[in-house]
Amino acid sequence: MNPMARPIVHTDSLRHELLAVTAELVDRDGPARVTLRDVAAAAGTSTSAVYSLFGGKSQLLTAVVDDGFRSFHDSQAAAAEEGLQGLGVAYRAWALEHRALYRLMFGGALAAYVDCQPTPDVAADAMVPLIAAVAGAQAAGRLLPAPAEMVAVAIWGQVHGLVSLELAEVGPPDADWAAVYNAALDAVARGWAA
Amino acid sequence: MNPMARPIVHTDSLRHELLAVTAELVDRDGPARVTLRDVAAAAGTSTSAVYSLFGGKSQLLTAVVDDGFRSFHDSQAAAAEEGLQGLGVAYRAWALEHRALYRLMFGGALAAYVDCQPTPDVAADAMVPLIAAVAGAQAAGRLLPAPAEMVAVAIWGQVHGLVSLELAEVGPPDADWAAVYNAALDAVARGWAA
DNA sequence: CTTGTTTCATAACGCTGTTATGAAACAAGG
DNA sequence: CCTTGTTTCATAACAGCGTTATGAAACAAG
Repeated sequence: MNPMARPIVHTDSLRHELLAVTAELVDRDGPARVTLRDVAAAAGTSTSAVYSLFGGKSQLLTAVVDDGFRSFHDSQAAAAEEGLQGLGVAYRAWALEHRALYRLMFGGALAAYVDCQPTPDVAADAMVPLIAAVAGAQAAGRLLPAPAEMVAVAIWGQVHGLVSLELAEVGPPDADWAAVYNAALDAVARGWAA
Repeated sequence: MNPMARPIVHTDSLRHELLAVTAELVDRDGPARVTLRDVAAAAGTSTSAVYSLFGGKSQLLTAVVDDGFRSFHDSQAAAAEEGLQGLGVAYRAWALEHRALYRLMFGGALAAYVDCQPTPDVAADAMVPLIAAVAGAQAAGRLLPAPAEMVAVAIWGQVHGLVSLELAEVGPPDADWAAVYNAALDAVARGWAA
């Protein structure tokens, strides 16, 4: 029959362990300083685990990013009932809590590093709460009646840019980013108001 | 005395050649695929040149990024007389012409790769045309009278985010980015109008 | 206990940035 | 004209990376 050979250690739970460890190392040291040897050591296994469970470093990072998008989506969904302004506030809060991960997700740092992109469906899902909020505000007559998806992408871009600039530490080093962000959120709201 | 020893080849002109070659390779293959050996070979020299002229790979990339900021500043300055909308159009045009470089400059990809940041003064200079345009529009009573620098940072962030999302290829893959961008520029203008 | 099979930690490989080394290239002095 | 001295930089060596190949470890069956 099928001799069971030696017991399996590269299990699904190790997979999750590797994801968690990698996300932690990315957020602590930045993606550049994360090596497979460190990840494996921190998870108490060897580098082969990454290859048997993910396929390689780029797939591991992609999985981490996809998890990031899911966490981000949940954060957005939780803030959905607070309206567009609430989504904006939650957006920045999540980004500041996961700075390196956010850059990995949106900053193109991943694509710059290795040849991989976030899974399109997962990334698109993260936008759903915003699109829904836009559509809702349009139905209530409070927002310009342009295509909801287009308005959502534009608003997302505007908000993303503010957060991205803050994280990249480009611009005046003494800037009061919270104040800038709030003023910008108001301006975005005015800009798209019906 | 001072025996002149063998003639110097690591000159300032080779420095510029290395900068040009690196910028070209970055824009063609992305930062991940640029190696010092390739850069040196393309410039007809050896890797030592990078170390004697720049200090290492991170300083070379920093110099390329600083050059990028200067080029970007010039592009903005040239569009300054066309007003805020002109600056916005020029912004996206420059970014699309220098995709990889733009990501290196603003996307945090550089910080993710190696431990270096763009020279603060050079990056701040790139914002000067926008700040001037904001101040001008405020003086003419066409813009909200908030602190010019804050308004400029907010607008910059909004515009940057749109371009950044487009470059990162996050969001709907069939999006008409030009249309989104134009609509967003109008919304930004409305949002900050007096 | 031996055999057979599967699993995965270890070691080896090619490539990277970086550093060390020594040959190359000339000016000066015999 | 050749030796010597000095400077410069291409080459080779090194440590570390992601990845791949290998063979010992761990068990079921005979």
